[in-house]
Amino acid sequence: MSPRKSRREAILTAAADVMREVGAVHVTLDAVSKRANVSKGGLLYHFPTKKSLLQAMVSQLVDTLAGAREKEYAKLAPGLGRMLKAHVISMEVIRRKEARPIAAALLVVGANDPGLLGQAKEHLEAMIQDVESSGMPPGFTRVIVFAALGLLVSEMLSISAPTSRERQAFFDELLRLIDREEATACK
Amino acid sequence: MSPRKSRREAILTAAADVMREVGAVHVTLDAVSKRANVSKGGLLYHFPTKKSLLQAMVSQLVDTLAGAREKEYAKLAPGLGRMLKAHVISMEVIRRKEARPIAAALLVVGANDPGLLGQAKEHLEAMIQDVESSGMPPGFTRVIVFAALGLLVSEMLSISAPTSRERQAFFDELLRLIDREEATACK
DNA sequence: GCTACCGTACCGTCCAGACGGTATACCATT
DNA sequence: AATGGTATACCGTCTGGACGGTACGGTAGC
Repeated sequence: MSPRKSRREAILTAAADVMREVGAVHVTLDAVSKRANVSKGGLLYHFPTKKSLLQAMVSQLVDTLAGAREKEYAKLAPGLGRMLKAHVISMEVIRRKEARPIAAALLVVGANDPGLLGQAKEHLEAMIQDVESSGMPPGFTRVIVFAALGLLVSEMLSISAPTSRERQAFFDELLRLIDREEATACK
Repeated sequence: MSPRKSRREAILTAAADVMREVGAVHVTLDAVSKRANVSKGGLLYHFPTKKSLLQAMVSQLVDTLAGAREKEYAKLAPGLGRMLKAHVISMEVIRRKEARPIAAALLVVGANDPGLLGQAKEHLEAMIQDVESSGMPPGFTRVIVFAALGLLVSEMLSISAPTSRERQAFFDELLRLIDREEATACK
């Protein structure tokens, strides 16, 4: 019974699943361990405190996002909107295959101990600064970044449930806006 | 000692304050009652269950938002982007003067009992449908709506803390995008 | 036989909610 | 004008259960 995914990963995933199903408040050690088919003792072996579990969720969030963005960035042609496009695409890619741990982490950690999101904050701010300093007009970058984030959060909170067609239109629109902005700024 | 704000309102505000300060998980009846300078019994007089408190938060959220949007809508000239602009402006107006109960409600309720956000979901979806059916290209509407939402949530989760200048640029950019889209679509 | 891993049993604390009580105010009788 | 009755608004305590965390005893592979 060698698990393809490590126990650790399974627990992280389970935490995200619990969050989606019953809300961040009910992400308790008992609930997560049951969902991951691990005893509570087993869970506490990997994450000695709840805080450490939350921190791991944030780290996973930041690492996954940064990794995916770097990968997409490499594929794109140079240009003013390169980084922003990489961000949007990586958000969408992640959302498709493993969105669960991503936005879920934000909401669970934010609900439990907002201070632990510092890492995510720095990550986000750094990227925004990076893009803006490269010449994107102020404000525009945040519009794109927050739009992508808003969709994820909305889906997590079930205040929006777009069809895949609608989501595709949303995604295409983001890229289109970046292209257009790029063209305007460069002329 | 006649309270200018009713006890009920004070409790709702206190709930939002607790959320901002220590996270949605710690929005307990005890914490809220203490914050509102009301005994627990007093709180339970106004909101017999925690669920009823959460529902009141959602209703307040939806009502406030809908009211503000209607007000802004009346002020704007007719056009394709009228409703969307009204939405963006009302979000910003509300954020300035009383954002606390707004986004806080989303996160607290979402964390406790996601199902209770149904009212907010319908409200949001109805508005999106309304705008899109009036001729805005698919996707664009959601970009604007989610961007505005994303900023609010980000601020609540402290993963973003834009300066007032940055926020103004963001806000102006949203309106600019709507104008440009309107011009493009009408030509 | 050591380490990594997992399970069971338990403890102190905090939570939602129930409950009984108090104070005021506004009536209708008397 | 004193009486009793009823409704509103609020307070403080109590309880059963759920929570995070600890203690400790296993077991499988190296």
